[in-house]
Amino acid sequence: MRLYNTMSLNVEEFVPIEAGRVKIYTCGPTVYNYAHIGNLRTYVSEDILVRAFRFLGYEVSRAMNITDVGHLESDADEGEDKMLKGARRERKTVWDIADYYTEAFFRDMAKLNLETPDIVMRATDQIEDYIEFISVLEEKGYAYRAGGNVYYDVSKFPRYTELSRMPLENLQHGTRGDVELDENKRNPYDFALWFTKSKFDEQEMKWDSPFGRGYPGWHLECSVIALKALGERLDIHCGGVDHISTHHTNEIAQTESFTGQKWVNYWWHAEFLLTDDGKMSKSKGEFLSLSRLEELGYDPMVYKYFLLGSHYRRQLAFSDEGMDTAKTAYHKLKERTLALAEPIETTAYIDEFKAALADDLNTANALTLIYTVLKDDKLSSGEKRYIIEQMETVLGLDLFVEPEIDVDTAKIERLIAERNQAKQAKNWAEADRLRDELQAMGISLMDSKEGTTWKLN
RNA sequence: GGCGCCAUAGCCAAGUGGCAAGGCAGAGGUCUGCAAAACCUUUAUCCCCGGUUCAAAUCCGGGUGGCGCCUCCA
Repeated sequence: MRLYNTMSLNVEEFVPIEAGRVKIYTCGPTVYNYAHIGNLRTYVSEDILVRAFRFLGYEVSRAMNITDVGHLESDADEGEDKMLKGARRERKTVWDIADYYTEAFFRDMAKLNLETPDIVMRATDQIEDYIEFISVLEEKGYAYRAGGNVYYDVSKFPRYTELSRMPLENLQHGTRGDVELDENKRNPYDFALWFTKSKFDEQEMKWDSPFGRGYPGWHLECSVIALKALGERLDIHCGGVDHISTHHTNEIAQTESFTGQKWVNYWWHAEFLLTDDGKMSKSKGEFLSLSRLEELGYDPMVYKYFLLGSHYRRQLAFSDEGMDTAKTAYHKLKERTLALAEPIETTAYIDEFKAALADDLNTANALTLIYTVLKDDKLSSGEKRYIIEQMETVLGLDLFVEPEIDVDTAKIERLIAERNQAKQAKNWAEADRLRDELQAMGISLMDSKEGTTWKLN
């Protein structure tokens, strides 16, 4: 397996810490709203990553957090806690909101055929561990208290900018200018480990701690959960590209300060899904959820097919045209795969498929391979089915799942019989009328020498 | 300002030195009562300018254009 490593900016040969095993940590969702399809793109890619490793013979352990504790809306004083904002919007408690959207998230995962990670932990269930973690950092001199909060002292960690490649001066003098400086910080780029002095007293989730009653800084959860779930060293840490410069940079600093050793071997980042006016963002308010996509007539699998046609490390523009193309292509492909005979074992194309996966998850080529298999006349129909079923264990596109038929089959058969009689009598007008009637029911007819078959549009 | 990514046909996209994959759409054809479906055929001076090389979409230099991150975000 060759994978791109953000730490080196190169595609590297993957070497596991322990032979035959891969430990993967993936940053999970913040559950104050539905996941949007851009969020979901990352989870699709991560699922392919895990399944590809398994297909290549590795044993995989994947852990993920659920961020059910509020993240700050912004650093500015008018900032509001996201969970609280969600709760206010829906007149529920922050806890209800978190539960509701956690369930919604896993429903979306299931719709896209994404496996639930082996270990899933909620941020709010780890409070004791955060306290312990912060205490250790304090003892080691990496953390300091100021103004009621506990901060991580970035100056104590020389390799702080290794992943982001961002000179510290630059973090300090960003051009945005609308970020207010926290006067308590020794350095502007220090980050909070624990807040007691909330800028928003309405923050509902608070816990007692040696540092005072408050709540954890949000970088903490991933470090702590990863350590608890997978131990002190990780093979791969995944997330969206937006996490490189701050979240993952901070995670590295605090985690390696805590353990005293190198934490992650490969940093894996998924690129964004873009819309006409830039990236899709929850905080902008309007965004496309998977359910909305379904309302627009796109099966979640169509969206997945659309995604797999591209590479996870490439920005992808979402468009109606792109989705319509994917929809047609997906349904045509599925008709072909469903028509294949019972599987007959063969080893053909498996190496090619593995090679595509091992090439930094080249899903576009993996997908193309399906078409190559379908077109190969040296293979029997059953062999084709066998090969594509193997591929499906990684791609998970439901290519062999019969669509649910919710129509009056008897009526369809009767109308077809009537039409065939009309055809025999060369009563073309009546035959066409019956065909139109079926078309209006969403049924397309296909005539052949063997007779007439039908399918749903 | 700093960091990173990208530019291949109407659209999506593979290809990292040796005649430019694939999908969708389009065109022509076979089949058909007519259609549909299926099948066959067909569609590219690889953003620009230099350089390296027998050979460059592919490597190097310089442009141009687009995007993301640097603030919670996948």
